[in-house]
Amino acid sequence: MDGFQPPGRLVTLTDVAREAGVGESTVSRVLRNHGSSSKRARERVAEAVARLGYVPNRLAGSLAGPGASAQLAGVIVPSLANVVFPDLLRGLTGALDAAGIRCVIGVSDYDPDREEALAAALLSWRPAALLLTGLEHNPGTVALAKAGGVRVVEMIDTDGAGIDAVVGFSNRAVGAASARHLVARGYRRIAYLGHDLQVDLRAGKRLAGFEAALGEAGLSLHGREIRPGPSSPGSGRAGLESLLARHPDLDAVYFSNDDMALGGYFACLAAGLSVPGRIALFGFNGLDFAAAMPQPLSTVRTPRLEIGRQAASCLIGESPKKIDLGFELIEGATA
Amino acid sequence: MDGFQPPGRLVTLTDVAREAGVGESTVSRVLRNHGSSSKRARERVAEAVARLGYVPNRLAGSLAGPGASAQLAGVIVPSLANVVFPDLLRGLTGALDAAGIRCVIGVSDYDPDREEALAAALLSWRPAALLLTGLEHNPGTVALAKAGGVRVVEMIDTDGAGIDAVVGFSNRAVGAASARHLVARGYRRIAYLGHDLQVDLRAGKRLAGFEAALGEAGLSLHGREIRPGPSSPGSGRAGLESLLARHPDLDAVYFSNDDMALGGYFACLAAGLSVPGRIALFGFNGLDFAAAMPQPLSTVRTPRLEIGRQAASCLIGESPKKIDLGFELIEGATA
DNA sequence: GCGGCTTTTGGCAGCGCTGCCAATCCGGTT
DNA sequence: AACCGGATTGGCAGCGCTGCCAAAAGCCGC
Repeated sequence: MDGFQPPGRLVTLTDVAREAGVGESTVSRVLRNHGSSSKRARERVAEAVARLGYVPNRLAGSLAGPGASAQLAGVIVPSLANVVFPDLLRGLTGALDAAGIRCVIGVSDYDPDREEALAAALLSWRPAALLLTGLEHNPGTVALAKAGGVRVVEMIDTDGAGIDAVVGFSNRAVGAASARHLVARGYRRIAYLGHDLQVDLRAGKRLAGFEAALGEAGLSLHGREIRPGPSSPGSGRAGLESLLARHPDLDAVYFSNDDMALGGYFACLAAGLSVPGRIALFGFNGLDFAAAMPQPLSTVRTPRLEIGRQAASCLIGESPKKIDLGFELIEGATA
Repeated sequence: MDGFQPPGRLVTLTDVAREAGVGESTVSRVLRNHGSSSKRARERVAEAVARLGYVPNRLAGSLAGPGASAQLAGVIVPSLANVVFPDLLRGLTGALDAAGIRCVIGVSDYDPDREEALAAALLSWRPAALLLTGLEHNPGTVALAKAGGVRVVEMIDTDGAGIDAVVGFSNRAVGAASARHLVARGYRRIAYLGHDLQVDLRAGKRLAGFEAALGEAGLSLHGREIRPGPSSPGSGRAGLESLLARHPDLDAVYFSNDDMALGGYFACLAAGLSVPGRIALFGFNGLDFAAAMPQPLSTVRTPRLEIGRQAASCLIGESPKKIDLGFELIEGATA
């Protein structure tokens, strides 16, 4: 248990074999519980492992094993600042843990070039799979993914063609459903308040779906505000204030997500505007706080954790190429 | 660039060497920009790499290199549901990225046994470092970390002794500062509202510091409510409602974090209680939304990103054993 | 046009592990 | 007592790469 060794050389399987008085292959078999071994061998190996404090070297194991590694998954997310992606990771790690697969992560900052560089970097660890966010990638990223000999799972978005497996929901459909809800509730002068669309392509798809559905109802966007930088309550608050200054008559706002919507709600509280009487608010994501608000936020709950879990199952077992997990429109009290 | 190879065997360095008409070592040197090489060799290798779509195998590289790997960092966080940890990861990955080090993550769910198992699992990838959260671990975890031949960095908490490097701030001091602030503002009947303390030891330390400072002022906690499960606005809202039912006379509440405080604020809004007139609210973390609230939340801003960055620098360069990054008390409008 | 020097190069061992295969062991048979 | 089939075992090659070292090539001035 103490395993004092000259730092620099760690205990190896060979050490364990010598200590246990058995061959290397026997130790290997016992440790992986693979092939047959006698009770005696198992005991001696277990003792030696404990005595020496042996930690197997998976680098070597994966190298020697068939088809390189299979115990790492490379995950690239655009950001960690938006709760969505930690939630995704949460679902992933939770489900992958049981299978002994670890996630190596990369954060692309919504930059396709960075994503490509990260894909190459992660692929160099010979992961069992590469998990990407969204369907839009550099050609180079796609080439890497295809040539890499790994499974590829694209998460979150189902609006388009994937490289291999795709798990998510339709952002366009979310936008459309949100618009229909607002229209059905009688709102007519509806604005959009979002963060940078160039950067968050999924938000752009939601907006496209939203505008399309608005169009079907004979309406169009009554103002729009795109805030630079990432989404945040602060940005949502400032955005709504600016939007109202320009379009004092609007009666509803569709936000790029709940964080922005929360900021909008705060703006209304601060300005004494009644919600949804004077102005209705509609978000996206269905975050925890939405339900705790004095007036529960009207929003769309996305299956973020479930996407992670399903993506994990794409690596472990076989599963369909494209999984649409849908979404749920939450009729809160703000729209 | 297309690199069509029979799936199952990926392009190896040997293939590149053959294609480029040079020796393996030359390819290796060129690729790592290590040692000297002629311009001609560099060009031929670059061409061959591009033509074959070669992606180096770091598994093999790390195994062959000195002292095993040095390009992976094992990170264990207790949760991904609390913004704090994604923020930590954000700081980490951001700073480690430049050095080409990738993070392999593990989520312990606040369970020390799980943490130990994860430590062993991560160590088996022979990372350059093991990054843990907090200072409290199983003896087995500590033994692994010490014997693992890796740098160990414990993040977030500085109240206690670390295994190796420690980066964070004093949670006790945060609690004490929060208490002093409330006392100085004239609040006397102060309650605590938190989530499971057994599980979140740092929250426990804050509370201990809070109570100690209250004691110095001749006060003690006027009620406390510990909610089961993780912190969330929903939990904070329900908690404050229950707390007020039991202690209708309290004039301030110290929350285990901003999420809980946000829920408390919502409870006040819903019940029509003026903040801070009727009841003052004080949070912890300084999250984005705190500043966007109609009345900015009084809270303590913690250097989460910076902790991640400093932790990263502990792996890259040399740095002091213990880094206390402090915190900032934000005098909002709610306390 | 030849030493003496530096720069560049390739061969090969070996990192720690696994898969393969032949050797050994065991218990029961004939 | 010699024999047999299956269970168990150990030796060893090799996964893809890097470090070491000696060999080869280039370069200088005389």
